[in-house]
Amino acid sequence: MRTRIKELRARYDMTQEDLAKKVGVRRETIGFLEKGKYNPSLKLAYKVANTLETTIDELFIFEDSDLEQ
Amino acid sequence: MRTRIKELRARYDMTQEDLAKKVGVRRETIGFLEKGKYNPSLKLAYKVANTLETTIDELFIFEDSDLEQ
DNA sequence: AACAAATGTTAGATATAGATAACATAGTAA
DNA sequence: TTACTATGTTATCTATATCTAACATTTGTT
Repeated sequence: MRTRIKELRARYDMTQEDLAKKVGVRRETIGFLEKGKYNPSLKLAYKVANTLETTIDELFIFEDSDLEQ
Repeated sequence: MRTRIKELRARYDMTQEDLAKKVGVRRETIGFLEKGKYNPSLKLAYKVANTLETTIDELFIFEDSDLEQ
């Protein structure tokens, strides 16, 4: 799974910390998300998408390999 | 947050167990999701949406109150 | 009625998301 | 150079999603 968080965040000229504050999580959490280091909860995914004025399906891109297991 | 899982599952004439097997989780997990008893991971949300041939944003409906905290 | 299938619900265990704090690294500006 | 800001990364901790197993309740069918 990859994400367009970094791309959209840059478009809004926000730092990881700016986004984290708006979303209500830690800066590291945003960093890990951008790196694909974990699989967020749906609620967090929604909050990030909402903050970046997009949808979950636009923000997170799944690939076939994500369906395995 | 509410979900249309039950509605779509009925449309495909699937039991909770049928859906659970396709998605790779337990029947209870689907039951709890339908009841809004917890907040799934993005990956699980995607798998359920994919199995029901819809998108995450169509399947899970957020309300303003979901943004609090 | 009685039986079966689907769903509800609970309790305890395990895996992992996310918090926290700390330190490292890269870039930029004085 | 120093200093600062943004990001990377690690380790430990806590909260919670999900598993597992069991039993209860509902609903349909005979």
